[in-house]
Amino acid sequence: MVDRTGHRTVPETPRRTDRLSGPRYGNRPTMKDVAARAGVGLKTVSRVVNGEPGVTPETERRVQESIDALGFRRNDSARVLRKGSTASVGLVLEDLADPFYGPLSRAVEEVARAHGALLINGSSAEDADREQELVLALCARRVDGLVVIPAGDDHRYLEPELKAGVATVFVDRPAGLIDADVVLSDNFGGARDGVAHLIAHGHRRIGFIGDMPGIHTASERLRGYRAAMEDADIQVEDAWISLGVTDPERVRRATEEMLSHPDPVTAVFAGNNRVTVTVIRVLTEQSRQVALVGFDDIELADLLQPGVTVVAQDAAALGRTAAERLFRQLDGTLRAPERIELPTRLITRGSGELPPAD
Amino acid sequence: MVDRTGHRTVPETPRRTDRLSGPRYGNRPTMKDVAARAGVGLKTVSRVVNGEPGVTPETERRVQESIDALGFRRNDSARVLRKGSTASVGLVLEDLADPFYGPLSRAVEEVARAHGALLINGSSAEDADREQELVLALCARRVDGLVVIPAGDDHRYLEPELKAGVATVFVDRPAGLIDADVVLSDNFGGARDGVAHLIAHGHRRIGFIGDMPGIHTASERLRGYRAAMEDADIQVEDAWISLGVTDPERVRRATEEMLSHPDPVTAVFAGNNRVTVTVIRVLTEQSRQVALVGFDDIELADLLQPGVTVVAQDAAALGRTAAERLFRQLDGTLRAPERIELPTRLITRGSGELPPAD
DNA sequence: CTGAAAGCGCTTACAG
DNA sequence: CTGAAAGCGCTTACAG
Repeated sequence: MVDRTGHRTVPETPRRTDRLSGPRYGNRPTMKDVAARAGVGLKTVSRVVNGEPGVTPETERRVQESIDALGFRRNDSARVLRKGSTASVGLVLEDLADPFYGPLSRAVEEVARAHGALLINGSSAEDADREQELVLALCARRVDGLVVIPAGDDHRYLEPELKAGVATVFVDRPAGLIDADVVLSDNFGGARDGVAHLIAHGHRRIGFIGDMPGIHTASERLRGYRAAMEDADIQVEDAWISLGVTDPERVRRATEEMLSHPDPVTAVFAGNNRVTVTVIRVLTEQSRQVALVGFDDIELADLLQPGVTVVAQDAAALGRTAAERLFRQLDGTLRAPERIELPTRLITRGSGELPPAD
Repeated sequence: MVDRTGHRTVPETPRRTDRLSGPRYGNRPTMKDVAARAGVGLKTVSRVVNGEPGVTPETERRVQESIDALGFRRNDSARVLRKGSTASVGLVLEDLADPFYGPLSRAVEEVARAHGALLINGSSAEDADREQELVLALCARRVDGLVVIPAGDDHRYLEPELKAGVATVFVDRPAGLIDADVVLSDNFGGARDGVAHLIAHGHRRIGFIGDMPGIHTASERLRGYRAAMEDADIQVEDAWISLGVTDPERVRRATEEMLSHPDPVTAVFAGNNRVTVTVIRVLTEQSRQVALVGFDDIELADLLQPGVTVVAQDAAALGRTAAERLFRQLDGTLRAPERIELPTRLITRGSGELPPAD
C-alpha cells in the first residue's frame, strides 16, 4: 500500500490474519521500504540502524524520520542468517516448574545476557526422547550454545553437532557415551557428609530413600550413603534402602514400611527435595522421633519443628558455572572437555541432630 | 575442504574459533552440499528433508545417505526467514528464580509446544527499562507472540508492534496505556475473602502488609482488604496498613511495629508469598498468638504449626490461559482485547482460624 | 519426478 | 560519504 506521496501506509486495524498468509511477518516495513521513503540506498539505512559511522547528520535525520514514520524494527532473523551467530543459547532442563531449576535458569540467563544472548528454554519432562527432540530443535535453530540437564543417558545423537562446533555443557548429570563438559554438585561427598552427620549423632540404623537408580545423582548419593556407613563399620540392611520414583505415594509407602519394621531405622537420609517433603509429612505423623537429613535445601525448612537439616547444593552456581564455561568454549579459549564438581554445604537446623529414639 | 572423491571432509577436531569468523555456523554442510554430493538438485534435497512427496525411493536413498554422511541438519534460521513465522513465543517475567513463575512458565511452554513453538524466556528483574529492552529484542527476533508479566506501567512502546500484528497477552498485571489482552487473578476478590475470613473468626483489628502501592496486584489486594473491612463496618486505622518493598528487612520491621502498638492488631493479612514467609518468621517469635492469612500459596505451608491459611492463585492456569489466548490471536479467531479474571481459592489450614488473642 | 531461478531481509565486500 | 551487487541457507512458484 503506497499512497500518492510515495509513503507506505499502514492500516489502522491490524490485519492479523495476514501474518499467516505471507512471508512478510505481518506487513512490517523492511530496510528497503525505509530506504525508498528516505530516498537513500539500502546500505545507508543499515548504517543508521546499526549506528555505523559515515553518514551525514542530514542523511541520518531523513533515515531516522523514515524509520519512525514506518515503525521499522530490524528483523534479527535475517541478520542472524547473514552473521552466522544467533546470539542465543538453549537450556534444556527437566521441568521449569521445579523450584530447583528456577535459580539455575536465572543464572544461565544472566550470563547469557552479559554476552548479549537470549535464552531459549525447554523442559524434557525427564523423558529422553523429548530431551533429544528439544536439543536437536535448538541445534536446528543454530543456537550458539547449549546447556543441558540430561534426562537420557545416551547422547551420541549429539556427536555430529559437537563436531560442527555447537558449544555444549551438561549440568547436574554427566553426558552419556560422549565426551563433553559437565558441571556437577559433589553428590557423593554431600551425601556421605550428611549420613556421617547422622552417625556422629549416634545413629546406626539409617534409611536411604532416593530417586530411580538410573539417575546419576541418585546413584552417586547412594554411593555416598554406603561410603559413610562403611567408614563407620555399619552393615547396611536391604530394608534400609528404597529407590524409585519420587512421587508422594511411592515415597510415603517406602517411608512407612521402613518405620514399621520390627527393628526400625532411627534416622532417614532423603535423596532429594521432593523426597524430603514427603518424608517430613510421614515423620510428623509418627509418635516416635526420627532424625532426618535431606539432600537439597527447601524453602521454610528453618520454620518447621524441628528445622530440617539439609545438604544444600548451590543451583545458581551450577547454572552460572556452566554458562560461563559455555561462553569460554565459544571464545575458543577452552581445550579438552572437563568435569567440574561444586561443593555442597551441610546446614544443621535440628532434624539431623535428634538422637536415636530407643 | 573437498577430497578427491568429491566428498566434503569434516576435520576430526572441531575448529571452534571458526564459528566466530565466518558466516557458516561452524562449518556445517548446507542443502547445497548435500545436493552436490548426492548429484541432485537443491529442491530435491529440500523435498527429502521435509518429507514432501514426489521423490523416487532410489533418489531419496541417495539423498539420505548424503545427509547422514555429511551430518546435515536443516538450518531453521534460514527456513524461518523465508516462511515468515519463527515458531517461537517470548515470555517476559519478573524473575525466573521466583517459585511463582515456575509453573506459569511451564504452562506457557506446554501450550507453545502443542503448537510447535519454542519458548524464549527473559527476566525483567522488576525493571521497566529492562522489560522494554527484552520485549523489543523479542520483537526484533520476530517471535510469533509475546506473553508479558509487566514490570513497567507504560507500554505505549509496544504500539507499533501491536499494529504490525505481534500477538500479545499480558499476565498477572494489566498493560499500561495501551489496549491489550490481559489475564489476571481476582486479586480484589481473593483479598476481600481472605480478610472476611479473619473477620468471621472474630478479628476486628487486622493488619495489611503488602507490596509497593504502584504494583497493580498490590493495590487491588489492598482494595479487597478495605472492602472487607468496610463490609464489616470496621474503621481501618493507618497504623494497620504497611506498603513497600517485600524484602525481609522492611517486612520484618513493619510487622514488629504493627505488633508493638499499644492496641495491636490480632491478625495479619500478608500481601504476597514473600511477605507471608517473613511474617511467619516474626510471628513465631511472638509470645502472643496472631492470626495470619497470606495471598499466594507457599510450599510446606501445611506442615508449619499452625498450618498457614492462604488465598491461592493458580499460576499454571494463568500461564495456560494466556498462552491459549495468544494462539487464538494468531489463528485470527479473536477480535477485541479482553480482560480475563481467574478465581482464587481460600485454603484453610489453621493460622487463619486462630481466634483473637486478648 | 526433478530442478533452476527468484526471493525472504538483512550484512559483507567492494567500488565510486 | 554512499550505494549496487552478491550472498547467508533455506522455500516458493514455476517450468520441464
